[in-house]
Amino acid sequence: MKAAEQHDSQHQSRTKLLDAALYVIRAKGYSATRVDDICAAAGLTKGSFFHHFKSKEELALAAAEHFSSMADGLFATAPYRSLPNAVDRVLGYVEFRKAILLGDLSQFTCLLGTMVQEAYETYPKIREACDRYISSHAHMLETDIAEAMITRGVHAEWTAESLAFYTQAVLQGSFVLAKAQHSAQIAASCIDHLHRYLELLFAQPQSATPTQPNQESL
Amino acid sequence: MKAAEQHDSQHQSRTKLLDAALYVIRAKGYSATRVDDICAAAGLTKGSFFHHFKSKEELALAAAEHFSSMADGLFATAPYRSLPNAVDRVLGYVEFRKAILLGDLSQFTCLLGTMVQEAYETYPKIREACDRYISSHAHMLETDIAEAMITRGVHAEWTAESLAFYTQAVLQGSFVLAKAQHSAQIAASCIDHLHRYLELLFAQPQSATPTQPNQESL
DNA sequence: TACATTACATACCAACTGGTTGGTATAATA
DNA sequence: TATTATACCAACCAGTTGGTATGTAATGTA
Repeated sequence: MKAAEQHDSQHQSRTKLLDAALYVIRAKGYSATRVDDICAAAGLTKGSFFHHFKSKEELALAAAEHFSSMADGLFATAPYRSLPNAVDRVLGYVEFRKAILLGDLSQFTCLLGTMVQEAYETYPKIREACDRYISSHAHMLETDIAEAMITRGVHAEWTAESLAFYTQAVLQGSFVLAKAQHSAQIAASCIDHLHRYLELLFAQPQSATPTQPNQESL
Repeated sequence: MKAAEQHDSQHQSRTKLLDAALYVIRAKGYSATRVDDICAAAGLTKGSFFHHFKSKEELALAAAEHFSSMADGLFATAPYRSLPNAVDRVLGYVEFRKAILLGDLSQFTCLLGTMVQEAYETYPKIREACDRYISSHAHMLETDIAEAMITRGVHAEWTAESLAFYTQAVLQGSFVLAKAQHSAQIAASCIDHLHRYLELLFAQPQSATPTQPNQESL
């Protein structure tokens, strides 16, 4: 019992620090976040912090992974995942993203997008981690998009990959605007536009090939 | 001559500091940017810095305004502005945004989006400034969008305002992804998708009313 | 019981940071 | 020419920051 408690608390402390990091970094950004801020939010001291993490940067990498795996779990078990039609899963993903715009801004915004804005030039490892996890999330979507394209017989100049990344861009950008306006409402509105775009691209009736854009580069 | 030189140098030093701030903050973020970094980039000392700006935060506000007025100038004189058709101006704006994805990431990304991500919780004045300038830029677009809607007889659930903000979200998000991937290519690809969406919304032929989304909130 | 390891806490430090001070050079003004 | 204001600099300072050194209680292990 006591052994189990101790074993748990080992993980608990590390997880507490990661959860605290997740919250504080999303609220204040990476650079402005002090190690002591995270310790205070976790109810621990710096001794514990540096026992679990070699440095502040290593914490950032661990927090990125922590955030990513939490997100993976959330989307893997989301109801829309079990829809049989790939088009419905793609639209379901977007609707789900809209539905989870709840509570504080620092609770639903993306840690990866927040960190990479600050870190892309000065902390290469953080940039790489953010890139990897964002791409991995996009790839999950890409699979459904590719299947949806086949389902609806869409033959377009754009690729499933580029559309998957586009959805991520819309989400990241909607978070930026939400922060500027200090409200989630604008993010919901942006997600509605994204939803409309996807409906237009995967429209069932007439020819599934939409109008052509003038330049394509990815 | 000497008087003019001195008068110029007054403004020159302040502008040098603002230009330096623009570059350094976009590369390292606001918090990670040190006053000395900006001074070094401007070739001046801290004495000069604090002569022109009361504090680091006041510089951020001035830099936001500087960035915004530079952008205003750029877009006001852009060739697409003189197109007679509002639809063409809306599409022209997006094409222009794609065309200026040149050089270093810290040269074409948005200072406002970068700063607001870090500052939205901790520096209310910076958040407000970023919000104001982003909204003002969006409003410029909104005018053309509203006219384009009339031109094409579009009667939709979405408003010109929401679409204008959506374009900004796409741009902001494409910068986030570009930073993650350390390349402007993904941003260009995202802008292509945005272009396609606008073409679909303002399609000339059949009914101009697109399919309806399930929820609208702005 | 004896020893080793893990999980923290407390106290501390060297480096850095935003901002201040006192001073100089130049130029406008009277 | 004397006076005042502006633009700028070099040196400094007090507070903060990431990180370390040291101690200790709990647990695992033999």
